[in-house]
Amino acid sequence: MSLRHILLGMLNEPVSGYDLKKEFNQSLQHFWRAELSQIYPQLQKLETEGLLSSSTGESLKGPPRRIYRRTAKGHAELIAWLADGPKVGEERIGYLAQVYFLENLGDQAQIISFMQELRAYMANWLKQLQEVERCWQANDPRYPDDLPDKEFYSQLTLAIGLTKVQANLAWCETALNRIRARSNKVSSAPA
Amino acid sequence: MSLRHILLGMLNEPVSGYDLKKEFNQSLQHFWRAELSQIYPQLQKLETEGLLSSSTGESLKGPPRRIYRRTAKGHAELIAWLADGPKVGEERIGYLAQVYFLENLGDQAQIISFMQELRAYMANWLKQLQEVERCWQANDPRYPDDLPDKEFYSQLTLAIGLTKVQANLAWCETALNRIRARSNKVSSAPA
DNA sequence: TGTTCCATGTAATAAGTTACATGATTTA
DNA sequence: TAAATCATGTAACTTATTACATGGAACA
Repeated sequence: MSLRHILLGMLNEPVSGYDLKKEFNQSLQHFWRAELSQIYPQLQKLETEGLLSSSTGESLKGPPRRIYRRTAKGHAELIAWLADGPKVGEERIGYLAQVYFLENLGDQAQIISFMQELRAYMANWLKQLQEVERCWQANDPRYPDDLPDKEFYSQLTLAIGLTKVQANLAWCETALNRIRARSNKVSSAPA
Repeated sequence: MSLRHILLGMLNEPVSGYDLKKEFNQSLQHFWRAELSQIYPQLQKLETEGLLSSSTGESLKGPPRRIYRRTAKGHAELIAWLADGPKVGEERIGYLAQVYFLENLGDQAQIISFMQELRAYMANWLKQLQEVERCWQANDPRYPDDLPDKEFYSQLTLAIGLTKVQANLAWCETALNRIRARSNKVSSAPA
């Protein structure tokens, strides 16, 4: 019961499934992702339930677009989801599970390369988010606290995104140093 | 393809499904969770694939325990999972999706109460993690950098857990202030 | 002529949740 | 005697992933 509500939230103005996928890639990526093969059936289901309605729109190239809009019933369900309080305790962070079991890798070099790959990923992600912020700031003098409501709340998610990715990056750095320091200690101890 | 590998990782020494669930609740909670109704069938499946083997053990009360152990083949698959590099880009953070759409709640008081609930959750979670760290530190002089490998790598996940939850808590605080400052501005502007 | 983008979907499978079912022992 | 803990599981359902299928337009 989550993609369902996220789609309801995204349909503030009428758009197609394809557009929604693009918005996922641009803005929601750092806390949610969804494939088109999940989006399309979910939109259909929401329409049969009366939370969305759709119409056919023309497109410049390719097949006609199906444009969805949120109904009053759909808006009510969105509000109910938000009013029910924050959905917590559902986070899954695969790479932390891997770190937890990393000793099984045995080879120190492989462990370090795992953490380096993670660090590179975080560094790249941070760059992306910083670029998003830079553009936003450059193009809207109201950034961040005088933005209209809709943008203000998405800016809040960008702010925590930046902080967390930065924290992850620093942690990778520290972890690498700690791992290296340990291996030095072990090899020099029985001298 | 994830609970599968996490179970393989946890089966460093022979335990039952029930024990695994307890370890989830104690240590892995902040990056993964699993229900018994998912654990039991998954263990069975891993056994039919030859990655685990099982035997019947006695229990003090209740039905007999089924004790699983990792086979060589199981260990090989665990290593392959780790060697394949960090699994990134799969994170889902439901409450951030909600914040992104929070303006739909309309009422400022409800928005603030949402953020307060989130803040309370983070504060409690932080306390728990700090308590885990305090106990660990008090009971093992090797904490954190001289711990044996297995504990060292799980300590790394505790370290990032603490940092992230702290960051979340600070963000809730800042967000609440920013939201309140906005509402003051709006109501005093057309004076 | 091949690749990317536009735009829609279905089918098969995997992963995860919620509810149900059983039954003994211990603790309040 | 009621509730909690131990310990196993199945069934029904929901959610998400991967692979497949179609076909036109723009671009290199």
